Amino acid sequence: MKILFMGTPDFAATCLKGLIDGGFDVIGAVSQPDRPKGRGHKLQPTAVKEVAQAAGIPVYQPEKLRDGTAEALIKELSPDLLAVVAYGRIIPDEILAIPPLGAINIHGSVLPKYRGAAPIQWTVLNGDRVGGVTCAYITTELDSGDIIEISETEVGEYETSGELFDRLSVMGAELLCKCCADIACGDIKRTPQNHAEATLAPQLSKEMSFIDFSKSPEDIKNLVRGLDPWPVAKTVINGRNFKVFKAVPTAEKTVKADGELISADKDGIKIACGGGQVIALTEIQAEGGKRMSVEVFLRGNRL
RNA sequence: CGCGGGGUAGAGCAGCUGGUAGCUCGUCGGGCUCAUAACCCGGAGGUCGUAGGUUCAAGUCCUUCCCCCGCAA
Repeated sequence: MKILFMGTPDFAATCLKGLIDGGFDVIGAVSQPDRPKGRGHKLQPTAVKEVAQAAGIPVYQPEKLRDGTAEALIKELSPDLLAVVAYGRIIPDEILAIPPLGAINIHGSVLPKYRGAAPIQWTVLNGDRVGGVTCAYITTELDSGDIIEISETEVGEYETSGELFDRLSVMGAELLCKCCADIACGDIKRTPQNHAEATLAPQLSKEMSFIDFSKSPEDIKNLVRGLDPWPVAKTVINGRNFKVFKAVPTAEKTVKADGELISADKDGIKIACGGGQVIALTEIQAEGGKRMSVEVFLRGNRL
């Protein structure tokens, strides 16, 4: 069974690596074109491209999917199955129709929950106790195809989006291998989604990164871990900008106004929030500085 | 050549216009105390990222390279 892989970032790269290590016949990897990234705006290869090249698998990086050339290319490759993981673009029907065994996708949530670009982050932002990955068929409508199989996992109380990403990408790779194997055997399962229960997980933006101290300590805690590693929760304390990497709710009460600084010591920077409650920021990063615990930060800085 | 900040004791920071290297925490010793992560006294610990240059004299000025970080993507 010839598999054509389509994907771009780390999450996809881990899945691709799983397929390769699993001994599947991956005939090629389609990835987004290299883009200038990082300091200095240097052109960076995509994570999928790196994994594919290391394995000696041909890489294709079409600028567009709808001008016919990509379609012609994929027909030429004649894959039996298309495996798509976080490619970053909607794939047109003409291409989805090419592989006889269909096109499948690995998604970072328990569908139909969190359809869209940032399922893992929203799992954390909403404080869900359970997350997971879903393998489903691809249809024209985003993340709404029939489900093949789901793999769930418990989410840690202080687990960040980045940490969950790492775990789910491994689970995704395993699930993808299992589903590919099943499909190869003709053991095909399809369970339609309950579209009434669908929710959306739109891409995160920097606008949401400023901490709203009128929210509850629990909400702030989840915002902080959900936005890590990007775009990272931010706040201003005494005129200085800080990124916040960990916020711990406390049982303390205060009469100070939301957002007001209460104290700053080894226990953290305590700030009034959620109408009389107190949140302790315990891991931060000042402008130009490295990320560190508040205890360490206070050795050389005052607030 | 996208813009910008920074590399100084184990850690986090200060050191303005060049002339004996400081602070907070930690650490070691001593003291106070029923006791302490508290307080007091004292000590150890730094080739000031690297390589060169200017100067009577450079952490402090100029140049090379390495590394870290913020913005923007």
